[in-house]
Amino acid sequence: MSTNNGPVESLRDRKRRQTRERIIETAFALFMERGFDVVTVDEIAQRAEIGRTTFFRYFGDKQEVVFSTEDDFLRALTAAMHDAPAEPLQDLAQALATSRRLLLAICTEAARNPGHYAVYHRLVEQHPELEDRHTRKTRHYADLLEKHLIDHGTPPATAVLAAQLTVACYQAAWRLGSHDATAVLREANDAFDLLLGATAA
Amino acid sequence: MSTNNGPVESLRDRKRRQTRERIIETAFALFMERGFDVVTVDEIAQRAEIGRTTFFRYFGDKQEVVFSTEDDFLRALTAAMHDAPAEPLQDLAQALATSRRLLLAICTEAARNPGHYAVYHRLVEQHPELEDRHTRKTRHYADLLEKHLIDHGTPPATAVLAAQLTVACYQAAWRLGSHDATAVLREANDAFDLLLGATAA
DNA sequence: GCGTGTACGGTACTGAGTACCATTTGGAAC
DNA sequence: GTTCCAAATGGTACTCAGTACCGTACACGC
Repeated sequence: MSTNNGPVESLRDRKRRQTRERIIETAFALFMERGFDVVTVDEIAQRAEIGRTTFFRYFGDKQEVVFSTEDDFLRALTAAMHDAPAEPLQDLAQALATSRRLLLAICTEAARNPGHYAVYHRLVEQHPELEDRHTRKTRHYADLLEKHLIDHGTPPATAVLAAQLTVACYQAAWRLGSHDATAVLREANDAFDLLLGATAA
Repeated sequence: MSTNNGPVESLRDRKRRQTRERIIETAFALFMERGFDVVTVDEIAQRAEIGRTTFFRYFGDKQEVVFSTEDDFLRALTAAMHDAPAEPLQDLAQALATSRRLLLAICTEAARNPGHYAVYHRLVEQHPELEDRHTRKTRHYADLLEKHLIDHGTPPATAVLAAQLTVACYQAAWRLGSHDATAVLREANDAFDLLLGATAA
């Protein structure tokens, strides 16, 4: 996937990427070992062999390390949006069909790294403050979804609801398919079936 | 509503309630005036004429002041749950009908104090960290909803989805009916109509 | 090699939240 | 009213997250 990163990777870029990865690995190890809240930034910095200041140059705050894979998901989403067929998106059912496909693109991306997802899931469910931040991410996806729908002709009220319903399916899947990215993907599909099955009945 | 609070209100209880209210009023005034993040707890404590320590005795953290009306909503929800008719709750449509009624009970409670709601809405939408916490509240409601459904015979997967869909309708309403509690109540109703309308079609 | 900009580490600061202290004060029993 | 007790309070001191600033080292382009 990311074997071709721009022109060439300079020494500086490589070092930067390496320290970033070292921070992430160190932090995740410590968080899983002893819990997010009791691990201090100082500790992470020491073990990763960097200064405290440097940590905050790479990540805005302590929580941000946990959400470091965010960019991959956003890339997957925007790619899926770009590939989306230009179909009519007037009513709720049509809007849901599209946003379903977009959500599944994100889940599929998550399933590409099941180990990381499992750890992430565990951390988030054990720490309310991380769960808060996790739902902020989800809100952001909803915003992007909503915008995409509106840009393709969906009436605002319908688009807002469709985006939120999609998030609802994801949240349900998150609760039901814990720790396992593939299970979450399947549960999200089931949730949509259940939701749309009610539509068909 | 709350004219009969237990046996009798002692002097101690009255003083406690008064300081609590003084803290809330002071904090909201300062937050609205200058923004949540730049107001310090020291400042709130000084203006409310209490010690910094006392502030944290009344509220676990600075954010908690913003969500001080939480208890009223929870009371309204549990009351509505208790009053709910014992109807069959097997399929998604039935579960949604019930959770719709419960959600509207909460919104109605919120509409009883429109001024506060408007300020609350404004604060939350202007500060991501408060929005994080706001959705934590919403998650909590979803949990209660889900439990209620399961306790009344709804299959777990259906209950989880129904609870999340209800939250979705609320979130859509929150976005569409900004600042105005009555408008949010109406939008939540509309969202359910749209959702169930797709069901009927 | 030689400037230049970027990354880095260190110090010092503010503010949130916690732990512990002594003091005050309301309530109750006599 | 006095006495005793528990609850409420205010203050001090601490840890840690996050920010601002400064001097230094190093990769890069020439």
